[in-house]
Amino acid sequence: MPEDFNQDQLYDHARLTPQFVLADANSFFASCESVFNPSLAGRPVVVLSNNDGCVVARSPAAKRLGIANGTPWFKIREQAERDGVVARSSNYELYASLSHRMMSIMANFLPEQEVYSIDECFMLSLWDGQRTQAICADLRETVLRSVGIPVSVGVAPTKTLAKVANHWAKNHPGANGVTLWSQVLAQDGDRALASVPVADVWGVGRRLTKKLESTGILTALDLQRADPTAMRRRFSVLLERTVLELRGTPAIEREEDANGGARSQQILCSRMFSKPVVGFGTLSQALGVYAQKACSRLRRQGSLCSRVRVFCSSSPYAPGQYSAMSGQTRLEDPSDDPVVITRAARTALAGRVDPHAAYIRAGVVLENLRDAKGYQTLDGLEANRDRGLGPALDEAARRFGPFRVGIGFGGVRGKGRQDEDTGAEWAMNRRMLSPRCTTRWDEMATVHAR
DNA sequence: TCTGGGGTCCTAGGACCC
DNA sequence: TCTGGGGTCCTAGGACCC
Repeated sequence: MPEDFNQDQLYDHARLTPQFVLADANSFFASCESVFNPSLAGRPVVVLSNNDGCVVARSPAAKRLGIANGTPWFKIREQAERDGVVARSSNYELYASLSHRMMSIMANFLPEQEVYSIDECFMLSLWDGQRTQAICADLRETVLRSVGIPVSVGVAPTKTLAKVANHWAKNHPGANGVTLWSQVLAQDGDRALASVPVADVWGVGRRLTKKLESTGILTALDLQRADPTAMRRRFSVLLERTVLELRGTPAIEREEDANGGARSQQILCSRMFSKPVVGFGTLSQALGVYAQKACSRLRRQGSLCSRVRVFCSSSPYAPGQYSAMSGQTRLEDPSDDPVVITRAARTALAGRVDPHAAYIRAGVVLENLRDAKGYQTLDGLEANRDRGLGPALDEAARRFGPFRVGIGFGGVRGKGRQDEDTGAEWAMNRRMLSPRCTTRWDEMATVHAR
């Protein structure tokens, strides 16, 4: 709360409509890369997905070179290197740590923070426009100064409009990173929404864009003017909500903080392999490792699961036969025990593997989650609850790093800095990984004073 | 040679029950 | 035995998000 807060102001502001504030980092992954490497500032930087597959983030200079998100790195690598582009493997450990710092700072400025993704959060403001503007500008300055990450802020009466405002802040340098939708409306009126393509509206993806365009809805303004009930009948209740939101009526509820350690409804761990995998044996090793990663997330959020699903597939790009399988095991008694869950993953896989297929991707999904605290079985029926091994593995991972100890292939050590992985042939490549300055003692940043 | 990972919600259809 | 309607639960698949 601001220092000069007093009761009269509260009374006054209670009559104002609460405004959603969306703070979103600019080119988050790319910005993280330059926090501890200032020589990257202003240069074209791209961050690649696992296995150094495709581009998932670009610095502003990289965007100006016309590099699109999702482009496979191998397709643009030569040209990019000629253009002086710096490529980095994704360093989620570093990004998660900087995200944490950024979120906790922002939570000091406005209430009701909802962490929506690794780089953005919603908050609420009950202040008037001028005051909100000042708070948001201060928030932005503080995050930039103390974490080194530039954020943009959009303010509006609904989440969907806050997204639009945020986009506006990013694309209009005059906004200085903060846009109040009410001010845009006052200045530009309907022209503002008319300038937003319908594809850029939150909740409208590629498929929906095509269908909407074919019915003459091309801009956010067209969508706002469409009949909500008709949109529901023709498309879905989701699009109806979007229309309402564009009209200024909040229709999207608060998601229960997925990232704040709270509940989620499923936990998924999947990877592309660095090279194709054939046969049950190797596949089962990989799925065992993923099952343990997923299980450790399950314990961290204090849940039990009662269904374990596994899946794997061959490359959809390879000519010839595409092969995919999935299988599941139900647990009679909900569990968070890594032995039970790893074994269940193996059971789900058994008998379903095409012995000739070259699988390039596999994963484990934990489903039917429930709160561990609230769940009790009858005495003598707790076969699936081992309260010792899981926590011991968690502690070993915390003290000595991931997978120093594990079940089956999960305990086999990798080489060098790939230590998050098993060192197996199929483990992912990350050849251009930056130091994990904030989470590893031996990778801390070095600063020279001259 | 080389194309990410982790989620959510909605809908339709089938099985089953009364 | 035959018939129909309504309800619930589950699952698979599609679409979307970052």
